[in-house]
Amino acid sequence: MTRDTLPQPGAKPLEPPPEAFFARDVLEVAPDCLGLELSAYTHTGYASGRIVEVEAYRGPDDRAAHSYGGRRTARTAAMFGPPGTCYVFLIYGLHSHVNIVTGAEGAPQAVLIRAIEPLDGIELMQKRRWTGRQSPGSKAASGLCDGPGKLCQALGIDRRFNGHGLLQAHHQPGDEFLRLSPGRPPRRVAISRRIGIEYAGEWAKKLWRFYDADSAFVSSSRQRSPTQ
DNA sequence: TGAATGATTTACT
DNA sequence: GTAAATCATTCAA
Repeated sequence: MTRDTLPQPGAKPLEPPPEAFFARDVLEVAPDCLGLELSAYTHTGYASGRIVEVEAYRGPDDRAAHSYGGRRTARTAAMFGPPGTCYVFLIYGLHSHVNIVTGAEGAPQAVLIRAIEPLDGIELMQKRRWTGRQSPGSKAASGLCDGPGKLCQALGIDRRFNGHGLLQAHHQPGDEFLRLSPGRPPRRVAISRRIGIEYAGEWAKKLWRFYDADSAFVSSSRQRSPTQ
């Protein structure tokens, strides 16, 4: 797997999108996040991927959002932060999920990142995902990051990044940080219902999942809703 | 103080 | 196809 986008070796890292990009309504921002690159710099190494699947969570009205009803708790506080903030939470006691906060500060919206196409640090991601487990073998990059919990494990993302900014260009030496940067946009964007929120009634019928229709790295088809 | 549950993944039948 | 893993968070009492 080789990346077909910048940065080339020695190239200056591309600037993240401006905060205004994320200050729009989540339903506008979510599809525009497809193609952006998410990079994770941690003490155990650097890895990155191209975002190919997202979902919009639009509190306080959206019953599927953790911020439904304006509920502001220790967990959900990051959703109320400024656009470009990172919201990370633990689900099922096992898996981290990473979101990009959108809308004006105080509007509890976020874009859930559901799948990325691995770009840099693939060996590190494989090690994080499959050390102590059976590796899938030949199609090594497939199944690596095609789910919200999988990509967090591969990138080394957990709640220590909750509330951090995703748009900062400069960091202290030794800091761990996540960063967004421009990437190749999708040729076609597909939409569907969101996954795993059947409890949300009418809100579960919203077509608020967006993915790159031409990417082989979206999450597995068995989870896709019949409406695609 | 305790019970219920979840924006999932994995293994097993 | 079904079920186990596993625990922070939330809400009720």
